[in-house]
Amino acid sequence: MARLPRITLPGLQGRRALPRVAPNRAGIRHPMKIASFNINGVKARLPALLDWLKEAAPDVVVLQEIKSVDEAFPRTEIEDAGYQVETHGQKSFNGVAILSRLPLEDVSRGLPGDEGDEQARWIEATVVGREAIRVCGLYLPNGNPAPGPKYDYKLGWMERLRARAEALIAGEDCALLAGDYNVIPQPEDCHDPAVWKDDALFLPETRAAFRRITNLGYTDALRSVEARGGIYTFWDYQAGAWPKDNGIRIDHVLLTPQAADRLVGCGIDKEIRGREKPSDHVPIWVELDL
DNA sequence: ATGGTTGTTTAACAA
Repeated sequence: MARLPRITLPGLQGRRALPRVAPNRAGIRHPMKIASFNINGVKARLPALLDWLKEAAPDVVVLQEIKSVDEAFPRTEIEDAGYQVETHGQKSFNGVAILSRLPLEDVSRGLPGDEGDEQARWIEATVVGREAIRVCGLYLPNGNPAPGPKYDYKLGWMERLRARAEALIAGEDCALLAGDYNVIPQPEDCHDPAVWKDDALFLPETRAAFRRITNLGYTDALRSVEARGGIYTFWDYQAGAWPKDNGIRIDHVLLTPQAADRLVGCGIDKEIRGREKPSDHVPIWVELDL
């Protein structure tokens, strides 16, 4: 089995002493590893997904762009790998899922705030480890072209996300919001900011909406361990973006204060972007002392 | 400036 190199993040060098310990009597390992991965089509990516699950061994995964209805999701193969599967799919586009080795409770599908929203972009569940955490998986709208109706939908969706995020803060919940945000938070989160100037992923209004969420009290996990930027989670298939390292950081894990207090590790599995038939995104993960 | 790619689905659309 290939080994995934662990990217060294300077901000965590002093905090990596916590060992990965053997399972306790309840069979629960710690720290708990939670990952997010936009797989860009679960059927096309199933072998790559199963390989990565074995190598990275996350306890919980939120997936985006499964591009599958629930009935066509390769549930059995993933259950055989040891994961409970909860999906929220639709035909052809979008679609999210949660995979978990630990029990899931109170699964909820769809972002509140618009009963007429047909797009499958939100799923949340409580993961019961030594301590529980509310895990929210999201696929935020791309929004291009901007301006236009797609951009209006993106901004409306972000306001609904802000409202849900605010409720988790108000409840003092141990929770995280993980997924493909389609937001480049800062210029240092892309290879060439000038290229993205008028793009829905980087427009000032997009970044302001993202800040309204983080400023509620969330920790951007990867930013918190590597503030300098230059770490990306997406490289376009086109124009040799990967070999040129022309990437952007748009997959994020945001932690409530109660979750951020438990953060002991964070990184991306960059190496898999160079494999056969890769997704255009790579996984991002956190380790929490839960 | 344009085109370059991939997945779903089979002509475009979304990204």
